[in-house]
Amino acid sequence: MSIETIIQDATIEAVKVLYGAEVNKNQVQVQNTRKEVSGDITIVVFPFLRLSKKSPELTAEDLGTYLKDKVSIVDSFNVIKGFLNLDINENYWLNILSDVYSNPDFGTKEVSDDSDLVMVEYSSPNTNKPLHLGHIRNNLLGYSIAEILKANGKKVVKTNIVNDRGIHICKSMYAWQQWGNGETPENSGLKGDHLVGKYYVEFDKHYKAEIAELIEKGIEKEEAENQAPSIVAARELLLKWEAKDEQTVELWKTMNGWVYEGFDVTYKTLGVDFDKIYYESDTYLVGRDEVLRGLDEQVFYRKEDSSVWADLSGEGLDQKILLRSDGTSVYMTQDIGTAKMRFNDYPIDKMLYVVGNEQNYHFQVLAKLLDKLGYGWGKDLYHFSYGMVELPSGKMKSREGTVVDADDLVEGMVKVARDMSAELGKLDSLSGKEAEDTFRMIALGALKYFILKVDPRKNMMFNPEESIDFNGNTGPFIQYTYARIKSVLRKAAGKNITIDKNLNLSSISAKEKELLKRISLFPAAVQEAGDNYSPAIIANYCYDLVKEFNQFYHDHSILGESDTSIMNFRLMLASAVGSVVQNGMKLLGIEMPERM
RNA sequence: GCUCCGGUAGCUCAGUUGGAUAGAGCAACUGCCUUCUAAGCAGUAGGUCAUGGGUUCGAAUCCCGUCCGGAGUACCA
Repeated sequence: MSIETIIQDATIEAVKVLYGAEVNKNQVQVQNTRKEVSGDITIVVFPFLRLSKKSPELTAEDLGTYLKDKVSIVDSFNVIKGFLNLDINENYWLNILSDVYSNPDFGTKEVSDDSDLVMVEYSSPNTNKPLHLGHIRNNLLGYSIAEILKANGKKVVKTNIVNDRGIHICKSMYAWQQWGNGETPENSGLKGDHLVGKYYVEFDKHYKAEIAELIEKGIEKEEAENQAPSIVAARELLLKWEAKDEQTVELWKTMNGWVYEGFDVTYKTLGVDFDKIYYESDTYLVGRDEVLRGLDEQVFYRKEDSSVWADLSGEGLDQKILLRSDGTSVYMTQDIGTAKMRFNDYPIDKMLYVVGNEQNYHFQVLAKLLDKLGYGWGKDLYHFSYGMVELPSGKMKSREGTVVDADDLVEGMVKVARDMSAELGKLDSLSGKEAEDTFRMIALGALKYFILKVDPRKNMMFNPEESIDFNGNTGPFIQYTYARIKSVLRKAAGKNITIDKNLNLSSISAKEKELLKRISLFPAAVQEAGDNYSPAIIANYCYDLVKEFNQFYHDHSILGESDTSIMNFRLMLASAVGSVVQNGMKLLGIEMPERM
C-alpha cells in the first residue's frame, strides 16, 4: 500500500472520529511536502473546515495529533496555515530500498489470466513512401504505451495495419512504370522504401505540371485535377488491381516488397515490433462486404452515381462516403473490415488506435459506423490521438519532399553522438563494436526521449539543428547518470564490497531521504502513465529522479565514505536509483549503456 | 462558416483530482575537473501563466466571452 493511501485512510478515520463526518478519498488531498518546509507528507485541511467548524490551524492540530497517536509511521507534525505537514518515520523510507533491491520488476504489475486484453495499433504505414519524423512519433508512442500497459498488468497485442493498397500506392506504381526505367533497389543502391517514395514524389511533380497545363488551356481547376492523365492512369491501375489483373498485382507485389525490406530496417533501428500484422489488402474486402450488408439492411444508402454513404447527421456528424462511385474502397471501408477481423481473432477488451489527431473525426465516425452495423465495439475503441510534429518551416508534406526522413535523422544523430564522444574523450577504451553500439544507444536515447517527454496530445516543435542535444533534460543525461552509477557499482565489486540488505543507520541526510521518497513514487508514476496513456509522465519522472541523484552524487561520497554502514546504504541507494531509472526508461524503449 | 485541440521565461517543455513563493533544460553571464565519469554541480538573470470577466478560503488548472495558432470539415489516405 502506498503512503498516500495509508495517510488518506487514516485521515478519513480521523475526520470521522473527531468531527463525526464521512469524507471520501478524493476529498483528502495528500501531497509531498514542499522542499523548504519541514515534513514529508502534507495534508490540505481546507476541505474539512466545514466539518470541524474551526480555524484551519486548529483543524490541522486536531488531525495532526490524531494521526501522530494512531498511525505508527507518523513521527511528528507541524502546521502552516491550512497545511498539515507530517514527518514520516525514516524506516518507512528505508524499507523502499529493500523493496527495490529484492524485486527487479519494481513498479510493475503482473499479468494474470483475467487481465484485460488491450490491442494497440500503431505505425500503420502507407507503402508508398519511407517513414518520416511524424511516423517516428507514432512508432515511439505506440511501442511505449504498449510497454506501459504491460507494466500495468494488461495483456497487450501490438498490431500494425499496413496500408498496402489504394490510390496512393497506384500513384507510385504508375510513376515507376512511366519514368522508372526499371530501377530497383539492387541496381540503384537505394533503400527500397526510399526508391518507391522517390516515384511518389515523381508522380506528384508530373501531376501538378499536367494540371497547370490544362488550366492554361482554360479548363477549370477542379476539372483539371480530375482529368490530368496521370491521375486517370492511377485510377485505372486501382481498378485493375481490384480486378486482380495479373500484371498489376505483380508490380504491386514487387514494389511493396521493396518497401517492406526498407521498413524492416527502420523498425529494427527504432527498436519497435509487432505481434500481429494486418494488411489492408486482406481486410478491405471484409470491409466492403460489411458496407454492402449495411446497405442491404438500409443502415447505409446509395446515391444515383452508385456511391455508398452513411448518414450520421443524426449523431451530430456528417455524411460519410464508404464506397466510391466506381465501387472501390476508401480508408473507412478497410478500417471497418480490419476491426471485424481483429475482434474475431482476439478476445479484445479495449482497442487502442495510436493515430494522429488529424484523424479525430475519422475515429468518431468509425465508432459510430461499427455500432450501426450492430457490433458493440464502438465503445471499446479508443483513439489515442497525438499531436503533430512541426518543423520551423511548417508542416511536413511527403509529396512536396518537406519531410525529415526517419533513417537520415537517426544516422545524423548517431554521427553527432560519435563526434561528441570523441570530443569529450569518452569510450576510447571500448572496442570499435562496443563503442558503435553505445553511440547508437545514445543517439536513439536522445531521439526517443526528446519525443516521448512531451505530452502526447500536444503538437510539438522539432528543429533539426537545435533539437539534437545531449545535455540537460535529455535521454543521454539519464543514460550518463546510469553509467556513472554502474561505474561505482563496478568499482565496489572490484574492491570486494558487497551490499548488505540489512541497513543499520542512525540517521540519513535530507538529500538521501528525498531520493528515497522519489524512488517510492515510481509505481504511482507507472500507474498514472498507464491511466493517461502518457509516456511523458515516465520520462519526466526519470529526469527528476536522476537530477536529484546527480546533486546527491556530487556532494556525498560513496566509496570514499569511512563509515561502512553509511557506505553500504549509499551503494544500495545508488543501485536502487539505477534500477528504477532502467525500469522507467525501458518503458520508453530506451536502452541504458553500462558505460559512456 | 462550423467542430475539435492548443496558447506558461527569448527558445523547447514540465506543472499531480483547484493548494503554500509557477519549475526544468537550452541560449546568456559567473564559479567548480590532483577528489567515485565535468554529457556534471553550484549560482545570476529571465514571468501580467494570450486576454477580459466569473466561480471560492484559494485559479496556470474549473466556467463564459474575446484574440492568436493548429487540425478536421462528403468520392486523399
